[in-house]
Amino acid sequence: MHAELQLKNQICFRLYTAARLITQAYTPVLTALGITYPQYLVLMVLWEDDNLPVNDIARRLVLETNTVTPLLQRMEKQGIVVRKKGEQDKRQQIVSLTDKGKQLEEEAYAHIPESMRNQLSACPLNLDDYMNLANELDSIINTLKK
Amino acid sequence: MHAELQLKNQICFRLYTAARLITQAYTPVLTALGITYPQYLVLMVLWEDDNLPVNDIARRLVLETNTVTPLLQRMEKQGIVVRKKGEQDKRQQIVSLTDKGKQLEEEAYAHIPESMRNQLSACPLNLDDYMNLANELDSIINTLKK
DNA sequence: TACATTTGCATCGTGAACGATATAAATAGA
DNA sequence: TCTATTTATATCGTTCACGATGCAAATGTA
Repeated sequence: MHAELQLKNQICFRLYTAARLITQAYTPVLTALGITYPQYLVLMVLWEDDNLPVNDIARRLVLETNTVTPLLQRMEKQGIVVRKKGEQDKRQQIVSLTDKGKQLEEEAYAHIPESMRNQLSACPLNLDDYMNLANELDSIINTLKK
Repeated sequence: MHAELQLKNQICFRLYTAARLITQAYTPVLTALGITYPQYLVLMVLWEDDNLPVNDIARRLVLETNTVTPLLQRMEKQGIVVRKKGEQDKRQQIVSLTDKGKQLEEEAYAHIPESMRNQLSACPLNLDDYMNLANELDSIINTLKK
C-alpha cells in the first residue's frame, strides 16, 4: 500500500474530476445554444479577436491543430464560423464568425454566467479562494506548457 | 466585450487545460507501462480494494458505467484485469487484478512519483499550496457531484 | 536559382466521456 | 405469487484529445 499511489492523494485525479464536473455543469446551457464546451472556448477566442488562423486559435487554447481543425469543421457545418484560405499565406485557413456566431455572444452573456453562479452558489469558496485557485492552476499550466 | 466571457477569467478553462497538461505529463511513464491515464485510475482503485463490481469502480472515479465498462474491456483484453459474473448478484461483473495487474503496482511506484516530481520541480508551488489546491478542488467537486 | 527544411493544416486511428437506449436480474408492491 | 419498478451492466453514436503521418506553401541556405 503506497500512499503516493492512492487516489485520495492525487492532485491529477482531482483536476481531472473537477474539469469533467464543471464542464458537465456548462453542458445544459451550452446545449440550449447548440454548442459544446470546446466549441464555446473557440467562440470566446473569436469574440475577443475575430479572423484568426487555425494556429492562433490552437495556441490560445493550448491545443494542437489536429484537435482544432475537426472542431472548426463541425462549427462551420453548423454555420457558426467560416474558414477562408489566407491571402498572404495560402497555407493558412482564416477563421471568422458568421452573424450567427456573433449573436451567440449575447445569448451566452445572458445565460452562462448566471447559470454557473447558480450551480456554484453552494460552493464554500469565496472570491479570494477563486483567485488563489486561478493562480495555482496558472503555475501548473505554465510549468507544463512547453 | 464582456469580461465574464474572456478566457483569462475562466476557472473552467484553467481546470480543463491543467487537467490535460498534467495527464500529458503522465503519458510517457504510463506508456512505458502499457496503460493510459484512465486505466491507471482504475488500477489505483483495484490496488486499494480488489474484486470490485463495475459500479463501485465507477463511483470511486466519479464516472458512469458506460465509460468504465469499455475501459475494463480493453484492460481485460490486455490481461491486466479479469471480469467474472457475481455469485450472489448475477447482474454484477466482479473485476479483479491479474498477476500482471498486481505487478504493475510496483513498477508504477518505482517510476511514476519520481517522474511527476521531476516534471513539476520547476513549479513554484510548495506543499501548503498543493494542499490548499486539493481542498479547493474538493470543494468544487463536492458541490457539483450529485 | 535550386534544393532542403520548416510551417500550417488536414487526415487517420485509438481511447476516452457521455447521452440515450437496451437487457437481464433483482426487488417491491398489489 | 405476479407484475411493475429498479438496478447493474452493456451497446451505440457523437465529440473530443492526441500521436502519427501526409501534403502543399513558405522559408532558409548553398
